[in-house]
Amino acid sequence: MSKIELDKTDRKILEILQADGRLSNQDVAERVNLSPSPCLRRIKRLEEAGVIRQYVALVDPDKIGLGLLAYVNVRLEKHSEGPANSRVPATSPRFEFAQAVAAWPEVVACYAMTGDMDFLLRVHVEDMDHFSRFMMATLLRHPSVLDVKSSFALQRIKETTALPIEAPPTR
Amino acid sequence: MSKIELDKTDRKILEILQADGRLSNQDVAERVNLSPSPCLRRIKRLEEAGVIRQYVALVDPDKIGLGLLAYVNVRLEKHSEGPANSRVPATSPRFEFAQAVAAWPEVVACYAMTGDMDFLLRVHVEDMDHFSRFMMATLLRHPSVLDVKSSFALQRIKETTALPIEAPPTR
DNA sequence: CGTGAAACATTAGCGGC
DNA sequence: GCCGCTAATGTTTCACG
Repeated sequence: MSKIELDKTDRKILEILQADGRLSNQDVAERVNLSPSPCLRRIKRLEEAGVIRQYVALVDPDKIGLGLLAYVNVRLEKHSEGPANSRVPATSPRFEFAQAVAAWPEVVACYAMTGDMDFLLRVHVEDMDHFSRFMMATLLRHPSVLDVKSSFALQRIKETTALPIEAPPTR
Repeated sequence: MSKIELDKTDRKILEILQADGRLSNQDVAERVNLSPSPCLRRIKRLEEAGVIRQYVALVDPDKIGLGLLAYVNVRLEKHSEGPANSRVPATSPRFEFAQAVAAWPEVVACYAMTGDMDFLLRVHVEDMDHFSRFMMATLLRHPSVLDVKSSFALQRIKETTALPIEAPPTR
């Protein structure tokens, strides 16, 4: 969970694999001026430490018919609202909402946020029709949801999964 | 740019590679009940069609000291503001801003959005101090920027790069 | 779509700096 | 401690049936 010591070579490996996760160990080794075995040892260490969380293929949403990207701000009701005379305390709206979100495939990301909105959702759908159905039939139906505010991406200016690797802490 | 015909097997391949981009072709073949060669041909086709855009390693931001995730709404000034007597027409603030964003490593995503904010930025930084420096020294200094509104992620409820693969259009 | 063979990559053990 | 060699094993890839 805590931070890991990363030297210059580790950082370079991370940069390389963030840009191309399928490079062979040999290729990575070459680019960091190492032979394959120490390079592999480093990569394994980064994987086991959880610095590299996962390798994935990135799919183009437009190519699979998901032409609309929306960000939805969601505000939840304030109070636990079990049936008025229920003996069992209702679980919190936040928790129930989080559970629900996990099951909605259109929602690819959800964060609890500071500010006047409780949650920010990133939603991939086919088109406005699909979005509208998702809102009416799913999101707005959820009992924890008080109100929502949606914005739609008109243009992707920049989009990368590669995190900026900080410069070595000059010590 | 257009959509590609994807059968059930193609969709399954995409699901598998979105979950693990380093699976060997052999493993993928096994899971879709194909032998390696036709499976590889399908994957190659998906790559060449741009359906699979990239393979990447996902790095845990906390593990490399990027503990703070912010979403920043940016509003740009309305008018092209070249020097009053310039002969050369100023390029649009939107374009200049887009150019600048590309060069800021803290900004990992930027979308032009509908609504009263022009752009939505996803920003990864170390801490509030770093964020504050980024705002003062970089974002707010940019001539196109009129005002900004920031929110910070308190909790990651859900976060995946895997897009929902739609069910086959039952035809 | 499947088979097989050559080329290539991964990985563990060991010796050296 | 961290590097690099070697050699066995496993994988990718492509021509062909």
